Amino acid sequence: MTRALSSNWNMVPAIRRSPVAAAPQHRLSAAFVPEARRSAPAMLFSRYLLPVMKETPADAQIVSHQLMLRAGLVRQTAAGIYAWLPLGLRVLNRIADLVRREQDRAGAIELLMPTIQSADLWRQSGRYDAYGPEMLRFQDRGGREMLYGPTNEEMITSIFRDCVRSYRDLPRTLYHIQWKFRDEVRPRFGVMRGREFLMKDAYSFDLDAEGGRASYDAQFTAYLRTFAALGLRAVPVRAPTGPIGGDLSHEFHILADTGESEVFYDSALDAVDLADADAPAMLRGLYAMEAEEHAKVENCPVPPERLASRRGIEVGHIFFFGTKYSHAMGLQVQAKDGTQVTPLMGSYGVGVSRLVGAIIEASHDAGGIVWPDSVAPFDVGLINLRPDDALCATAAAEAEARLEAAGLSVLHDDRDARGGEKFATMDLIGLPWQIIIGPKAAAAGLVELKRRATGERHEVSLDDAMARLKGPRAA
RNA sequence: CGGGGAGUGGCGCAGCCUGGUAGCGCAUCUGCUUUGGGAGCAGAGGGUCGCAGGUUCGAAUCCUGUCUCCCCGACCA
Repeated sequence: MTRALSSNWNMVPAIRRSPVAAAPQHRLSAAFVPEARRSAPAMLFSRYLLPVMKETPADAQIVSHQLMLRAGLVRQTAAGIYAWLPLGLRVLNRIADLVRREQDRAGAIELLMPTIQSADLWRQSGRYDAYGPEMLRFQDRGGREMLYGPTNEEMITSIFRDCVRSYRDLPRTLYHIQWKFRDEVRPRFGVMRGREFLMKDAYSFDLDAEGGRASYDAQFTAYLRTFAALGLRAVPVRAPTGPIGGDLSHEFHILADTGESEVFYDSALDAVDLADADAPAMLRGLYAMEAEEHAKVENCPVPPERLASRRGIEVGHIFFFGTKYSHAMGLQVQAKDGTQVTPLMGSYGVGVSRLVGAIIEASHDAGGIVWPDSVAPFDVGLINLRPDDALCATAAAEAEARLEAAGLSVLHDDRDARGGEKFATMDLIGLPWQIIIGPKAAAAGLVELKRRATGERHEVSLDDAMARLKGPRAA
């Protein structure tokens, strides 16, 4: 498959580097394996598909959408539907890999359910009629009613029902990372509110409420870890709960002025380090509510001067809904005492594709995107200012080899373009580090190392540059 | 779903009111000169003006219909 692709792309027979070998760290393995990234050859800009734009497309309103288009991450193909171009896909995959890693660590088990579902399944839960026009419905050639899944509660319940008979098979939490479709009335904000979106959704099955609570807490903690690993601060706020009540529904919000929803919280929360292992316990006593839920509160326990109100981008939502689907769909397992019990369920979503936009909202500057190290499409952008200069070419080749050997992913701008254009492009696409090879520094045996986030740049030896680059990745 | 706006080379736009056979900037290609923050000169390629009807000698322009996209509001990961 990859081979066929490469022959399509490269009409030139003798290429310096096969794009096959240069294939990114695509997930052939289910687990997050940093080693898989080791010694991947640098991607040459001149052989990549990276259509950057100087001008901002008129349709894009918010900055993340504008930057995603300008940096060549996505192309819109219909309202709320996007094609992921190579650079964007790398980011999407890295986010998915991080989400996967934390799900696995939390004990969840990955599977993959289809995008297309049958209406019959949804009739079992009664949601086929309840869901409304957001659900994309159609018929196959046999006239059977089908739909493009907006979520998978019915399907996972059906699968679990068919696979599991005994209490011994519980508890389990299953997840997949799959495309969903919701026919939003009004898609907007690029991938942050598209109709088609990539989502991690997990589903827990427990024998009793206590177990359900434990499964919920495990996901809660996994979410804190996931967002921290992504370089994001996403605060959990209570969301409207289902029939069970209590506080078993949280939304995770990245606080940003462009957020679509409003959240209210005790400003003491601003001081909580969400990456800390004790964060879940610290959060337990702190008031934080999604707007609708906050409105229901009659006596807000937070003194007015400490009540903060911010806009938030919802990037995760978890909730516990008990037997809603298991009961409706006849999922039962035999208990230790021989009786049939109906498992309690929860579901846990992360908007993977939405996160790409959300991260950019939270991390950009006048020059363009500023990727967190953990999700950057490439670790390092290598700029050779004089590809035709022998000394520079040698220096660039050496830098490239060293970076590859160190397991760093590299985009090498080998284009025959002027410095200014290369700088602007590299800043726009936001790779965390830049190594710049110029004639003067090269003559002195030095390279220039630039940190995108701060703009800091230093002329250093290649050894020193490598030492600095390895530092943050080891963390 | 209500209200508004827009469809003209890849991107951003002008032309439309007052019909006469399509233009500007960026991008692309060629050559020369350049080369550390989106270069200069010279030349070149690329557009059924969203689509379908209609009016007219003649339609990007006027009329009708239709599709698509965007914005504001109500709703959602």
